[in-house]
Amino acid sequence: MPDDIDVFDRLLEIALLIQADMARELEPAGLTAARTHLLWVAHSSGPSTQQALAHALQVSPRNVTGLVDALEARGFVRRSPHPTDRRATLVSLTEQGTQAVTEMEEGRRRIAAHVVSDFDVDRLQHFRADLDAVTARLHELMDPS
Amino acid sequence: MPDDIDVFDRLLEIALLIQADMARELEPAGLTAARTHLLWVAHSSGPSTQQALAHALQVSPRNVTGLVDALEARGFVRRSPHPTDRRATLVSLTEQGTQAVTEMEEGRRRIAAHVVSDFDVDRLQHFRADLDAVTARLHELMDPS
DNA sequence: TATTGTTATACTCTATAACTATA
DNA sequence: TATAGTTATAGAGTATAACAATA
Repeated sequence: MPDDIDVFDRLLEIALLIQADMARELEPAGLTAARTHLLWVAHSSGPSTQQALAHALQVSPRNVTGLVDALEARGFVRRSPHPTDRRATLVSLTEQGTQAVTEMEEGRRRIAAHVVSDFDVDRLQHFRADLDAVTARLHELMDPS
Repeated sequence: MPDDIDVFDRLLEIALLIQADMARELEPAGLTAARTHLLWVAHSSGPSTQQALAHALQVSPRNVTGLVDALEARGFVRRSPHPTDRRATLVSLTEQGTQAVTEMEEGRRRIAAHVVSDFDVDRLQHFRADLDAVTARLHELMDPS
């Protein structure tokens, strides 16, 4: 019987493949993983302060400044003044930004459907449960609270 | 029934958790993901030219120079002249480098055992098969040859 | 002429610290 | 006094292009 470590190897390989695939599709448009992550969060949360984005992304405020600069220069997001707090700026998606997110969602849906396309309903259900169990265990390891 | 995209979300979350966990353990020693990857490959392949490492890592030769510089400065690898080709240098692991790889292997084995610790033999076997199927499908997407 | 590794240059992600404007 | 965002500075990963030494 193989050692459990091969499960880790499989998961790690999948992780690398997923990230490589995502990078391949995004980079032509000037979108990198970090910028896409911010775009994704801003889309989910609606117009957000950079402070809020920094917190959501677990990243320094300075880092958010740079990412928003890049996304703004490429037309994916827009900065606007906060209506009540003149220190803050609100980051929201432009039409182009919203469209990019929509296309990425479609791409992910297409990938997801492809990778499990020959699983029957029962197998897919078990696979989901297994992944959830693994995720929970990984969270335990990261956050031993 | 949920959309298949949630499988992708689960896999992506696992990918991020694995990488976060690996980063957390390595960085104190001055090892980053990129340096660790090179260390891993050099360990598996034995003494290698930087050219060979660049090819194995799918990265530019210039990048390898920087990674080897950093690993050499921290005592994980050693450069030595190639016995027959005076243009090339051979990169090999020091005692400290070998020990670091050994410790990482133990860490990965521990994590792997933990994440599937409540799977019985049958479930684990199915899970492996599912991961292999997903990996194969992802390779198809990446490499439509 | 081709290849190995390096210097030169540039872009990106990331962080901390100091600073400005506002709360 | 504290907070939001920026400038300043720094380290790391990555790339291409030009160059030296060697094949």
